[in-house]
Amino acid sequence: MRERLLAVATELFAERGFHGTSLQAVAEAVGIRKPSLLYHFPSKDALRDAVLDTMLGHWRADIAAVLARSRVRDQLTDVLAAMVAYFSEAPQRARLLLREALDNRVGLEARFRQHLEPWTGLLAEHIRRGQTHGVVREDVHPEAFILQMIVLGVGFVALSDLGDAVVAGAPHADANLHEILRIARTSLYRPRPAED
Amino acid sequence: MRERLLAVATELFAERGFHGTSLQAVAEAVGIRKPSLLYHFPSKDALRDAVLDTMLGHWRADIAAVLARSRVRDQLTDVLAAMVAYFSEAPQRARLLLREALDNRVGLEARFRQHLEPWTGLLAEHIRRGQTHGVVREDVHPEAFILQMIVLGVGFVALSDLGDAVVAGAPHADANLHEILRIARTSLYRPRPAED
DNA sequence: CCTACCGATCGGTAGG
DNA sequence: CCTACCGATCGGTAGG
Repeated sequence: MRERLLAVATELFAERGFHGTSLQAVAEAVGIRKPSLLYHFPSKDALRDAVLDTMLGHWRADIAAVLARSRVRDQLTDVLAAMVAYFSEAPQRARLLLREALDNRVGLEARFRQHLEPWTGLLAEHIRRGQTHGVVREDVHPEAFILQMIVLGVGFVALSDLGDAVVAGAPHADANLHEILRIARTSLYRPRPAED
Repeated sequence: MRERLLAVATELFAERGFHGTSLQAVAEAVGIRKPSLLYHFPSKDALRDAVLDTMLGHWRADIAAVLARSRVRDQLTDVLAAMVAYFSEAPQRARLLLREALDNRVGLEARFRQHLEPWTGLLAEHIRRGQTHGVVREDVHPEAFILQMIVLGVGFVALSDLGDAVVAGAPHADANLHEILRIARTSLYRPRPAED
């Protein structure tokens, strides 16, 4: 039951926001009464915390798996692609993250530090190594680059269905994903001799 | 008074969200009573509409001015820089936009179409012209590129104070802005012969 | 622009 | 896991 509540709460918080979702709505969606929900999670804030921790925990595990199996040269774009894939398979995750970044900055920051900093540190170090080997452009700012790629990946998934309205040509999701990876690759790696 | 209400409502909607902001809070912040607010704006939704229209109207005017005075070669990165500058001078604008993209998709889409489509069309055409002249990379997808740059610019400003938590190095705002422009430039334009 | 007031819904508790 | 209930606050109206 706890897991069903978490799944439904994730969905509703992502779609309508924390303040736009009542405990009543969550309880109703899983078929129990509100006070029963409050037996599993002692308050609405406790429910939010559990939702967030569960999601970031999954993300961390996902990224660790990609880092472990990816070849070094492709590691960075692989991680970006994995990130977009992770969020695309359930876009509510990206929306939830964006919402929490706006609604619950301090809470999200603490969790980011705890769950994500280990591997962003790895990636930054990786970029620096690529720079000394001449594979990565010298003018890349490692930390800033990683941050922008996260913004781009999360933002892309969360806002992808807005695309049609913003630009007339209405690129579909594939084109957008392809373009993100192209932007990342081109702005990160030095052109190889054969290219261009 | 109408303008003061709009300014305060923009601020509060951006910071706490539409559902997290009560009419009582808006009225109190400008020193009137709630029913008096409802004399100026007949409902909370009408207030939201007015806030959004005002902001997007300003943005459109801002972009038009930049397009008018910018040189052709730099037009795209100039627009991006102007966009980041516009949002940076009042980050609440970026947060408000992100929130509305999540909370009020259809309403925002309609306004985007109305306010922004004219100039995104211009920019896409501009990219295509750059491609036939060999200045812009052939593999750039114009519409997708523009969309990603908007996501990046808005997302960067709205989420910039999260940077410290995500990556250890804590790049400050200047480094992030510099990195965004570098990413845009590198992934858009073909390298000139002298470069690299 | 105000006071006074409305029904509905909010998060949460008591008690079983 | 439930019924019954709490005070507080919500958006909005009546009437001046």
